Formats: sequence, C-alpha cells, structure tokens
Amino acid sequence: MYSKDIAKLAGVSRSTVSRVFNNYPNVSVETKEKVNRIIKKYNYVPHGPARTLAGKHNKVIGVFIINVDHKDEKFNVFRNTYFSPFTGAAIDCADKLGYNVLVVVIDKNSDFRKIRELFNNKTLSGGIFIGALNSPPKILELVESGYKLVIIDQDQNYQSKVKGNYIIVNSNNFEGAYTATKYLIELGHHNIAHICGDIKKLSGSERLKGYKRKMNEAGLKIKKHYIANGDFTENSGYRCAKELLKGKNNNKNKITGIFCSNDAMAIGAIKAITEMKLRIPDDISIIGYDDTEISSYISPSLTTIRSSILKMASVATRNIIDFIENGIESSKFHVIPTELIERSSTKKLEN
Amino acid sequence: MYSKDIAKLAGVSRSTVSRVFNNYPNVSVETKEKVNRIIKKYNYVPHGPARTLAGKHNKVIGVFIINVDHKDEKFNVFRNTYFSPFTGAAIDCADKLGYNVLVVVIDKNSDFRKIRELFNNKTLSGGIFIGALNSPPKILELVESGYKLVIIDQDQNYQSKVKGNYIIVNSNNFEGAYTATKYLIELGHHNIAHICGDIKKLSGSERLKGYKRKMNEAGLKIKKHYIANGDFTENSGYRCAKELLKGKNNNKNKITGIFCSNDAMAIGAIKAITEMKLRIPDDISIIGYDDTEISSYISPSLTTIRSSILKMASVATRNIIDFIENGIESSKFHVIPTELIERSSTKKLEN
DNA sequence: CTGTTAGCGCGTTCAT
DNA sequence: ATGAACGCGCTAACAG
Repeated sequence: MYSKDIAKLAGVSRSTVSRVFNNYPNVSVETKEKVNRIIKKYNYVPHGPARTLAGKHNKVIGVFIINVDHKDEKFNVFRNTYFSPFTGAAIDCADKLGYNVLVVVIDKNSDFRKIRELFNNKTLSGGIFIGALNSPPKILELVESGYKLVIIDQDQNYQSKVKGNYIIVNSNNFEGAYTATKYLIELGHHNIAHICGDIKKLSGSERLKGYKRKMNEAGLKIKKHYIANGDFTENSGYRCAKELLKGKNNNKNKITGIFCSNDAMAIGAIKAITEMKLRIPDDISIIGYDDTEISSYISPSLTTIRSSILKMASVATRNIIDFIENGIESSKFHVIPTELIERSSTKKLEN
Repeated sequence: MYSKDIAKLAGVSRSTVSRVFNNYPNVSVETKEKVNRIIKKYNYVPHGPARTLAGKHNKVIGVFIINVDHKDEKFNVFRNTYFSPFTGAAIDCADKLGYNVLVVVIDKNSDFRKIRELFNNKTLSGGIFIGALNSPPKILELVESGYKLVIIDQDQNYQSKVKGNYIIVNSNNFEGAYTATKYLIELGHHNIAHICGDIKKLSGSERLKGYKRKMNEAGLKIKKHYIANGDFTENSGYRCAKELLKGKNNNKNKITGIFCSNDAMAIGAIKAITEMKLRIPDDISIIGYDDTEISSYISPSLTTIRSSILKMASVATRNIIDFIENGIESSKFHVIPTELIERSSTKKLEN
C-alpha cells in the first residue's frame, strides 16, 4: 500500500497525500479529512527509505556502548548495571518522541568504522555514546565529520578545540565524590581509602578529585596506599579491596572506610572483604556511586551516590532529538545533580 | 561520497562500482582491484535507504520486548534480569553477522501498530519477540502479514493453525521444572510448594506441569495451598511466599521447599522469607529458574535451573537472519536444554 | 489550494 | 566486461 494507491482511492494526487501525511498547512480541510480517512483505513505508512532518500531524516538514533578493553565481559554488556538501565531509559524516551533506537556495542576500535557507516548510509540521524574515555579522538573525528552526537561523561573543556557542535551530559562527579567522602568523615572515619575508576574517563578522574579535595579540607592525610587503581569493573574492585586492606586482619591497617568510584567496584570490594572475614559495616564502611539496581539487593545493601541514570538518559535523548530536528548553534553541556542514598554498608565509627 | 564520485575517481561507471561493491562475478580482476582501492580510501558505503529502495533488504532486525501489564516497572525493562542479557546477546550475535538491532519496548497493545509500521516502511527485515503470552493474536497477525519473526516461549502446536512461517525458540521448560522438583525431592523434601509464573505464558504453564508431574511420580501429594499464582515479577514472588508460608512461624505449615518459576520471583520470595524471620536454606529451600546474573550475588546465592539465555538469543538471532536471507520452507522449532546449578539456597533436609 | 515534474542514490536490466 | 537508462516511493519546487 503506497501513496500512489492512497491517492487513487482518495481521488487526489500523490503530492496531496504526502502533504496530508506530513501535516502541511496548505491543504483544504475537506481533502485533508478525506485523505486521512483512507490513510487510517489502510494503515498507510510512507516507505521509510524512500522518505529518507527524498531528503527527510530517519527517525532512528543510535546508542553506542563502548566496551573496549573488557573482552572478558563480552556477553555481559547488557548485564552491566549501568549501561543496561541507561539504554532502556533512552529507548523509552526516544519512543515517546517518535524515534527508534538502534543499539551498537563497540568492542574494538575498528568498530568505530561501523558507526561511521551507519551515519554515512543514513541509517542513523544521531547518536549517544556511553562508556567513552575522555576526549576520545575517534569520537571527536565523528563530531568533526558533522554527525550529531551526545557524549556522556566528557570534559567540557575540549569542546572549543573541536570543529563542530556536540552535546555533553555528565553526572556531577566532583560534587558526588565530595559528598560521599564528607559523609564518611561525618560518620567519624578518618582513614578513608578510595578505589578509583578508570582515570582515563572523566568520571574516574573527577571522583578522585572530589575525594582528595574533601579529605584535604577536613585536614585528613591521604596516605599513598589509600588510593587503589580500579577500572570500574567488579573484578577490579575485588582486587583493589584486597590490596587496600592488607594487614587489616592483624590490626596493621587503619582503614575503616572506602569510597568506591562506582557500585560495581563496591560490590567487588564487598566480596573481597567478606572473604577476608571482615565485617561490613562494623569493620569497614563502604560507599559506592551510581545507585544501580543491584545495590539495594546485595547484603549489606549499599550506601551510594545517586545521579539518576534515568535522568541522564532522558536528558541525552531529548537533546539529541532536538539537535536532529532543530539543530544547535553551539555545543551544549548538561550536568545531572547527585544525591546521597543511605543504606547499610556504612556505619558511625564507635569511640 | 557516493557511487557517482567513486565511479569518476576510478574512471568507470556507477554500475561497475555497484558490481564491485556487491561482489559480482562479472568484473575483471584489474577494475575490481582499482575500484576497491578507491572504495577503501574514501571509506565508501552505499546509501542504505537508496539501497533498500532499489530492492535490497535492510540489514536491521528488531528485538521486541513485550512489557504489557507491568507499567509499574516501566523504566525497568532493561533492568529486567532476563530481557537485558537476552537483548545484549542478540545484538552481539547480529553484529557478527553484519546486522544491526533496533530495540522496541511494547508497553501497551497499541504499540503493535508501531511494529507493523517499522515493517511496512521497510526499516526492519525481521524481528524477535520476547516476553509474549502464548499464541498472542497480535503477533500471529504479523506472521500472517508475511513479516519474518522469531517468537520466544511459544507453544509449537499453534504453528499449523497459522498461515505463514515463523520460528519458535523455547527453553526446555518442562524438563527444567521437572529437574528442579526432583532435586528438592532428592534432598529429602516432601512438602514442596510452587510459585507459578504467568500461566498465560508457555513457560509459566509448562513449568507448572513439570512440577506437578514430578510430584506425582514421586508419590507426593500436591495440596491446594502449595501452588501460588505469581506473574514472573519479583513483587509477586514476595507476595506468594508470604501467602504460602502463612503459619510457618508457629509450625502450622509443613512446607520446606519452594520451586519458583523464575529467579526474579525467587528473589522476591527470599525477601519475604527473610522478613518472616525464617532462614534459608535451614527452614526453607528455594530453587529458581533462568540463572540470571543476580542469582549468584544475592545472599544466599540461589540454586536455579540454567537454560542459557545467551544460547537462546544466539539461536534466535542466527535463525531470523537465515530466514531473511534464505527464507524458510516451513515453521521451525528450537528447544534449548536445561541444567541444574547448585548454590546455597537449597539444603538437604535433616532427619 | 492542487497537480505535474524532477530528483534523491542505488541496483538492475538491456544493450554493446 | 562494461556503460546507459530505468524505476524503486517519496518529498519539494514549480506551475497553475
């Protein structure tokens, strides 16, 4: 069933059908009604590719999940407690605005070519990157090629150096980390360690900064062995916790609190600590970041910093669609606020 | 950069470029090489929509997640421990075969119209349904319209009644449920309850059958109040467990084991039981179904039936692509085997 | 307000 | 083995 057929049935020309379907103003009320009736009756939908070919943009956006360097978790991208809900929320939000979402997982650098193809061949009108390193050349090349993009978790300062406009959406990483550290301090902890995320990512480095700043402001010393280098994976959290807490069993280690740069690492840390026969929160208080679903399920439930993933996704999605439909005159920068969620993995330090 | 440009640069006609790109046999080796060099150099990719318009099929498949009746979990589709990994695996598998995946969440019945549109306007060449009720008329209408579909979790017996071919992929529900029940019995349990999934879904009704069959074969009575009607959600598992275990605190209830039709409900049940101050597995043994990621994290870790979600997804994806590219002569039916995963939510009954 | 016409980029005859 | 010409279904520019 094509516009030609609708035209014949309605006794008008194909152009009129097109005009009616696209809600153009210059059509008489009667013909509009007449044509609309036929359209409804036959469930007519214009042929998408033909539409794009004739100059309209496809109502499809991409969500690009960058998973390079984590081949071991290959099949688990969608089990990732951050990527999954983000993608779900983006799909939901796009749907409300009449858009569809094509999901692409990037395992290796060469996969960027695929994204370029998807844009080149006009399958996509825009896209959202999650899991990217900070100021990744591959992505900025795409921006310079004129593709419309939102990047989650990127340093704003690079925007001026790039030819072309794009949109950044970030969690308020510094503030969140600052709050987490402050909370532990207020609970009476002094020897607070930090398990870093990948510091090549903005969230990793900013959260580290927030931790350091608050420690300094509180006049607490950050000993060298208080900072462990994780990479946002659960395994790294496990490894780092073991490293940080070496000697804790025979009281040679004073650490009583750990701020983990995300929930996944916090969960790894909890595993490690439990294995070491230490108790949470009695011996060690743990605080995470993200408030992923699993945080409320594990035992003990995890105190964490929420920076609504849903909100990040909806801001990203609404903005990319606005970008596609109306364009933007300059790059944009959005920050999603944070909030402390108190659960049972943290405890006031006795005495 | 279009085929026209490549043609000019290579000093050939557009047709030749097209022939080279699509690997036609009737091109001389030299021109083929020459053209390929230019294609590589400029990263040429044919314009997708134009291609479809000229008669090729789009290399895009849909994953349709049916979430009707669960509006409360609206934003949580992707936190769903079953849908998420399935979708991820499907994307990964499709990618390997050169296909992209468009994800659609169906919240209400009217959303089916959207799927029809996506097929009508040639955005999609095929699709996979997950979360469907058994023999859902809306989906079968799509099959009869000639759209290429895989449906997960469907009764094979309906296939003959439908005009048109489609593909079914199921877990071996009956066998899995039978094994789960058998396991509890072998651990010495006699009073075994079952929390059903939505019995309008094949998995819900088949697992119930498996439970009943094994109980009967073992000569164990299934009392009426041993079966509670859940709907595969965690909340329903919580509610059903409370219902099943009423009176357990003052020894008026003999139930010592519960087989839950999926892991989500088992997790809900664990919450309820913990709240009731009963111990798992000491007072109650719990077994689930699906082996979702979270099962190994919760405390106690959950004994469950694995019917590899990854495998289901890859079978579904490979089959839909084969269907698209080569067609099928009749409907197909695939069953994924099951396996018992022993963890710590089950225990041999003393005395 | 409406119809006619051209052209989007590609794959494919049909010639050669 | 290669090029010219047509048509896929649609929107947009141009007439009227």
